[in-house]
Amino acid sequence: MSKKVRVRFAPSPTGGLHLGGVRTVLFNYLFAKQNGGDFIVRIEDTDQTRFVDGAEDYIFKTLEWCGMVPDESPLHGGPFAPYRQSERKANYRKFADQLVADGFAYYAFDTTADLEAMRTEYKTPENPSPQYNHSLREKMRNSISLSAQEVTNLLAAGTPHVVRIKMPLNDTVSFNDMIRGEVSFNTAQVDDKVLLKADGMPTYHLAVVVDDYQMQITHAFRGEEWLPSAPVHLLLWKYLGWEAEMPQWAHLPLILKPDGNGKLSKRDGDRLGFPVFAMDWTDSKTNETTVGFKEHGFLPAAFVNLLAMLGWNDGSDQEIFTMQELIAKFSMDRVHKGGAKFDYEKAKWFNHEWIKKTPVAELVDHIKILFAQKNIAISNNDLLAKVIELVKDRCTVLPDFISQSSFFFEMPATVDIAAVKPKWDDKKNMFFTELIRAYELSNQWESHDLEREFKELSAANDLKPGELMLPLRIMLVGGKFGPGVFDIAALIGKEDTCKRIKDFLSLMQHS
RNA sequence: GGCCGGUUCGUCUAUCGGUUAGGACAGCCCCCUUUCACGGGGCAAAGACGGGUUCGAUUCCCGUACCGGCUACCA
Repeated sequence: MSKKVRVRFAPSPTGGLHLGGVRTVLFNYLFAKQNGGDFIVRIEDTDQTRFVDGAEDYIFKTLEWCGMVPDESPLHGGPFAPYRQSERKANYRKFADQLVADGFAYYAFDTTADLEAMRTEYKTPENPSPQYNHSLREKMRNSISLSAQEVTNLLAAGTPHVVRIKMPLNDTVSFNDMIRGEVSFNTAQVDDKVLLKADGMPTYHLAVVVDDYQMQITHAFRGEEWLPSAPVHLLLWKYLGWEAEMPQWAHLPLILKPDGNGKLSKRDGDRLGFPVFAMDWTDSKTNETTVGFKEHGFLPAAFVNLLAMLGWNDGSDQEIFTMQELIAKFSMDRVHKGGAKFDYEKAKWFNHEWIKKTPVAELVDHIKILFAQKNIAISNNDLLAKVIELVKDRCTVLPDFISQSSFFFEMPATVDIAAVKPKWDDKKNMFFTELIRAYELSNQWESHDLEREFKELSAANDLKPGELMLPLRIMLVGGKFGPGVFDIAALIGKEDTCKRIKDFLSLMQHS
């Protein structure tokens, strides 16, 4: 009689979603779907000072792009609504009060200035960050140090106050992490965290416990940075009397910056020149846009794939997985403990593999949009499909299709004359003049026909085809790149092929 | 400083006590290609250190070092 699996992703709407966040979603999602469970998104917006407009919308757009649709969320609704903590505000106070009544928490009236003073006063070289804990709480202004009468008066006077957990003096709290195994803490080492803020909002610590309980979350996955506060959460589950319902925890390893150490941040992407956010994010205050994987030209399947491989593998040599395969094969006990440095080169390799793997028909729409953005109208989808088929192997990100194939749809923007000029002579000039005539008369316009005619003509002129193919490429493409020249000629057609050769010839004459 | 976590090629990783420590990305070389890629083949490259346990440790235990996270009325 195991309960239905319910997992949740609980972002705070403070900006774009980065790699680590999306990977946390992914692992949640994979685990839920594998177990036929529900994937819930809960918005943790308890800090009103950090609220950023548009961030929530961005989160849902990102999830949609990645193909991870929540079963319940503020956007999708669900039986446990509301799914925004700010809208659940009224819900938390009673639990905080209950904890106080039961002696597990207390009211604290210290002002910000009081706290600062305490930190300065007790700061020593051995203890650079003094904590509001068992040794100091008696010295502060709270319902433990103050008399019952004073507390009643302060409360009655509406004095701003917070509720803090009263950490036991010397207890051991331990739990079994799905990734790390047994982890334990001495409660003397953890401070009396604030549970309810002066504005009546819960902090993360209270909210996560209350909401996970009320939303019947069975498995709670989050980043490793939460490990130190786990004992607070564990104790809260116990103090609130919900221990039997507590979810299983898993603390995911961090994604690290590629160079040096530390966790990957948006800044690293800016600095090293690669995306860190899933999609473009524009800061509404500075109007600065941070580029995302989507806009950088990654396929969602590739993005999901590369994220999954950062800290997980199925034990085989397989690296390319579809979402369906991931759902089938994912297992929490194969998730790594250690953090992984993000390698953008490998990320591009995943995308390249996915571009090669994705059917042309699915690529057409994406690429058509990219061309439209460059003001290149594509009228012929059939031609576009053939072009994509021809160049996809050499594209690692979507915009590569533009540089690799724009010449199919318009005259080359620039022509690399310098590549041809030094070895150019009258014989070659004559050859191409004849080639135009031959091609114009040609009634076969297939790649192999064009190549045959080209070679016959070069033999007749006593020229080596090798010396002529690069010039032809430059004429048609503009540079030293692209698929086979005759494949190109075949696709751009007789008229354009001849015109480009003619144009080049006259360009040579005038330069 | 304290607490917690982590540690296999440059990077992502395989190895559930016995392997020439495997794969992938990146790098280098060769082949294919009358461009560039793709593809194929090859080279180079790793168990942080010190103790145990064991017939035998990358693997289990302890210590050290190093790295990271946390140490807010932020999440």
